[in-house]
Amino acid sequence: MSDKNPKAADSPPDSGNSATNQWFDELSDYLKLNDDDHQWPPDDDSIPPPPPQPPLFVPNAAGDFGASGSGGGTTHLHGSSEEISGSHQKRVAFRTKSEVEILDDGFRWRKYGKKMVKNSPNPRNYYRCTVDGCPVKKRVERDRDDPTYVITTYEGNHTHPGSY
DNA sequence: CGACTTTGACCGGCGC
DNA sequence: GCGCCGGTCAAAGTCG
Repeated sequence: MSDKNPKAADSPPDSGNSATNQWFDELSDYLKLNDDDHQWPPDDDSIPPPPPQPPLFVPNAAGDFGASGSGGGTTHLHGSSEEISGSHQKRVAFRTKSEVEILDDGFRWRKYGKKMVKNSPNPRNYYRCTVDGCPVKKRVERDRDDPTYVITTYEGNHTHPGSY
């Protein structure tokens, strides 16, 4: 890898992939570390998806994500946390290897929208925590290069104990 | 009966 | 000033 980043190499000839890749560009910074020769699944040589592995990933949040779900299938975790200055909300992006996008992270989500984004051939799904008073939102999108991977972006902190 | 999902339309913000 | 994209809300329908 020298100049052909999967992102650049995969960049559509269309115009409008510079500003739209804002978060993707950030993500790519994290994702790229696995695109070339760095796979997080260090020992995925025999990782059967069946085992319920909750995508529990508490970056540094105040234990907001006290998840303890029951898993939704395969889950290879890899994410990036970013604190929004000026806002106490937290944005956390994950890339999870899963056949399903409905990963049970210990919370219940209600889909409130679906949108086709230009950066991805796949639609983006918008979920919201069903718990009253919980401002947490979740954005789920399939990876462009690996449809088997799901990019989940959490926004906000849960104001209620997890585990339903 | 209740809860959740799905589709479409509308609005706002940003960029050119 | 106009156009484009993203994001959210609302209503209806379906399933458990």
